[in-house]
Amino acid sequence: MDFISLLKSKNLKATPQRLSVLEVLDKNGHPTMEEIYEEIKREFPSISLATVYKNINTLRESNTVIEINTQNGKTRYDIYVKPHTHIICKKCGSIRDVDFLESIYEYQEEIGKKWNYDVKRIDVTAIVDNCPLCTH
Amino acid sequence: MDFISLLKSKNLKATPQRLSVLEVLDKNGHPTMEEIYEEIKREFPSISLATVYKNINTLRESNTVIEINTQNGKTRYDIYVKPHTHIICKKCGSIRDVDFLESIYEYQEEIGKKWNYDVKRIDVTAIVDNCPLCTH
DNA sequence: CTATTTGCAAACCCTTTGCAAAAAT
DNA sequence: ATTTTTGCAAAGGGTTTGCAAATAG
Repeated sequence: MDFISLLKSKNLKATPQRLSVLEVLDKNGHPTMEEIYEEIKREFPSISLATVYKNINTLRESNTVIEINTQNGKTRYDIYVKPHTHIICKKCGSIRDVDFLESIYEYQEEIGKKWNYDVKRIDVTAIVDNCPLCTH
Repeated sequence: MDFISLLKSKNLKATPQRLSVLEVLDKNGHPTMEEIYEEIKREFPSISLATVYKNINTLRESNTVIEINTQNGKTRYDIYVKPHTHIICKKCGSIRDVDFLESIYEYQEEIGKKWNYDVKRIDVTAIVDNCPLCTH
């Protein structure tokens, strides 16, 4: 994916910091704000946490990034390219992506039609109490 | 619904403060922490915000209450009696409850079986950019 | 009687803000 | 040249904590 064109299409300037944020989100699965910051600092030591926050917020406003509430207090972030289901572990807060089954799009349409909303996207989250990643 | 038995069944003490929290959640639709606090203070002036926080957290741990992230920064709470879809307006943060269609339970089962998780619940949220409640 | 819960205030995050300098288009 | 973005440090706001007193079972 070409992030520079992506940003251009959203009328956002393609600064190195902003591109780094997108790259980290693309590589790492669902990082927290701190994780994004720490990762970028490795090759870009002068970046500030505030810049990461500002970029994430800008990208969220343009529907490029979504926020995921992990049910264990930590907020994580994800590039929003194509809709998918999140499986979130309530204990350790880990997130796993799973493809949407086709039927969910029908559900989305049905809900929108029935209640007369223009549904921009649908978030489907499966909550589990335990997962293979829990180490305690 | 009998909140006292509900709490007993979860091994939680039925204090007046805790019962108030459940009643406010039951009456008001998706209040914020502050709204719960302000509401309870009207008939229970000595309650502290910390107590509301502690109770909400305890009730969340016992799967009696769920947290809803409204996409506009505010966190709201809901009694979890029966699963339903939330329609959340990104602009004003309002939440509307809509019954689940039967098909979603099949979806939940399918996801659990396919990826081998014991899915405790499924959250389905439809995100809209605008709604009739938006007043600006 | 024992374990849990309450209330208070302080501590503790995480997130946002203001502003001048730097960078992007 | 204009507008956006950056980085810093400070402010802000929501949430948690510790502890002694009160309460529930």
